[in-house]
Amino acid sequence: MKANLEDIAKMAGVSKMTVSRVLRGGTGFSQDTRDRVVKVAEKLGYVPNRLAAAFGADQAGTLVGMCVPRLASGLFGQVLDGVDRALSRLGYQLMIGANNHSAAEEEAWIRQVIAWRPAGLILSGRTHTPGTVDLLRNAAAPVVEIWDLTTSPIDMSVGFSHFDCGAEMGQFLLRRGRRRAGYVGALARADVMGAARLEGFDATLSRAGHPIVAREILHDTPGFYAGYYGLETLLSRQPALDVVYFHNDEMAIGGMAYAQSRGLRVPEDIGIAGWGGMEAASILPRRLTTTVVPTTAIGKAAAEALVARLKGEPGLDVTVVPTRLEPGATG
Amino acid sequence: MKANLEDIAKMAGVSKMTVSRVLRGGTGFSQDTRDRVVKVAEKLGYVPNRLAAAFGADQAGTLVGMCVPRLASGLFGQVLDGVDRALSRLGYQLMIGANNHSAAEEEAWIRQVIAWRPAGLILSGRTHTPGTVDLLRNAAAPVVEIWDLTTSPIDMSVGFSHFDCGAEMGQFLLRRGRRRAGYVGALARADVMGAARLEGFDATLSRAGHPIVAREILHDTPGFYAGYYGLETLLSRQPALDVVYFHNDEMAIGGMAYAQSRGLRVPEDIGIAGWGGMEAASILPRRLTTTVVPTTAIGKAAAEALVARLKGEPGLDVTVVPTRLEPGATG
DNA sequence: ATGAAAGCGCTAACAC
DNA sequence: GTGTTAGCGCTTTCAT
Repeated sequence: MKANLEDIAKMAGVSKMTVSRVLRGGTGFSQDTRDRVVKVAEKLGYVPNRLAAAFGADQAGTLVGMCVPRLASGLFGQVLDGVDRALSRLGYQLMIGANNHSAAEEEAWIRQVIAWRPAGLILSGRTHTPGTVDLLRNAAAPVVEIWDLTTSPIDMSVGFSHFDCGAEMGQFLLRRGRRRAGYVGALARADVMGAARLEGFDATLSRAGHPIVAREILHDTPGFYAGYYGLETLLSRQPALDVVYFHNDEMAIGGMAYAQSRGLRVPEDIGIAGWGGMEAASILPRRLTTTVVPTTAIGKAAAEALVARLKGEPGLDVTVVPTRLEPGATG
Repeated sequence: MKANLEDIAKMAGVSKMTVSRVLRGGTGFSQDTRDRVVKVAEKLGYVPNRLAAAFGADQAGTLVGMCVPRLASGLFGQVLDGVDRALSRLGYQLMIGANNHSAAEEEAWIRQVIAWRPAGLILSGRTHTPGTVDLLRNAAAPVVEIWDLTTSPIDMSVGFSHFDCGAEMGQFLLRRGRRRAGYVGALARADVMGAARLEGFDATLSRAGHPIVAREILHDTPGFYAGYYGLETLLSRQPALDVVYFHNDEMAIGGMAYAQSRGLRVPEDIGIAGWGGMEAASILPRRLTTTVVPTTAIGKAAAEALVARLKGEPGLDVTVVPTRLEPGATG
């Protein structure tokens, strides 16, 4: 990988500048020059140096940083997919990181990534350290906060309200006649979004006079096992529940497995509700009662908001991407 | 508006070089100088410019590129997680891309990413275009091919044999008395790894005198729905099957859902086997018969192999990460 | 339509 | 322990 603009220039009998213009598809050269330059570049196996380009040009490059809570999360994998498809189509590069649900880790990641002078940043959630906010303000790069909607974003926001998700599920379960609800969560203290759903859920139930009877918030990662054991623990403390709302679908499915292992009928003996809308939930013998989140659409919208801003096009600061309550057959 | 080394140097009354040495944690400065420089850097809110650093220093930087088939894939999400944890701990940055199971798209992505002069690359699979191989050879950056083991890697390889996975499952099902096997695949023509599992599976069964009776390879993405409808189609063509091997666990679970909807008992009337080892498969009322792939470990091993090479440490060119057949209760 | 010169912020190599 | 000099490969600006 030796050839640079100068090598091509010499061999094509033009100046570096002309080569640069041709290769970037600009204007200001004859068709003949263009053909010659392109041919030489090809022959030399020229690989442009984006490091030098992004460094030399003092305008925004094509690097976009994105930070998610966990890379192994199914839902965020879909968001990433949506972001990547939209961004790569437009010639941007994606730099990723995970914050493990920690605002401090997020700040550390951002500190690393802004040193690469990204054109923009996509962050998950609206909870950030003061240091992060400072860093971002100084970097002056467009920022999109996704997933957890905020009406006063650092810059832009794409998402929905977790509180409302919980509230809507509460209302739905009340209509189905549930009166003694439990909750099984995960990532105690680390995850603010699940906590927001729980708040919305409990607020709605409380207003109706049937507040949550028992809750069990594990420290574990939300997964099938956690749901299984979470429900076991919850029921051992408070057996008289007629419905349980879970942190997410994986945990809900784990919970169903536990209920079945105990001989409890779902939804007759106990209702089960999840959150997230994972595909598996819709293929169960009984379709899971849950909230479907349009993950890919959120990723796509975030990428598009970012690019619009980069191109100076008008764009919304706050984009609400509605979730949908899936009634299912388990609630 | 943005402070650079020179600004710090002036304010601290030293030269750029001293500042550089201090900030990179080198040696060759007094404690007093160090303190002064660090304080000034902090006051100025200095953000290093990695673009300039990586560009100016003509040695490998800390950028690592990784390309996966699909970002929304559960298994690859786990691999990514393993890679990211290992890499970020060592101060590397991850640039990602998806190739949608296309070697051509992979080449396009590599062409973009090597322009950023990455320190190394992690690719999925061993099928690449000639253009890719050329590009990689010229770039002279370490490359780890993961997931699908190859004995003659471009550079390094971390993974396992898909053929062997299929062969092992074939043997297992034969031992369980299965004699009329079917196969349901996905991503026809695009996915070579599923095809390798099928080959190994069929080769083993054939050698035992019981070759695959029917196969249905969909063009769809491998998911729950695809498994459901895939089995429906397969059985409509050939109802007399005593076991079906699926492209992956998601499809297998979808297939189980279909079998149950048809009143078929699993495993009495029909056996079901998957591949991949997704967590959901182990929480089903009957644990799924499958092959468990150590995804996170593969990611970790790939990252470590890459870093070892970058540091000039000795490392293996080919790392075999064994899979494990989980007998389960459905096969 | 094309070229010359300056310089982006940093690091390597060497001088003191 | 510290400073000086010389680029890295590209884009920008201005001239022709």
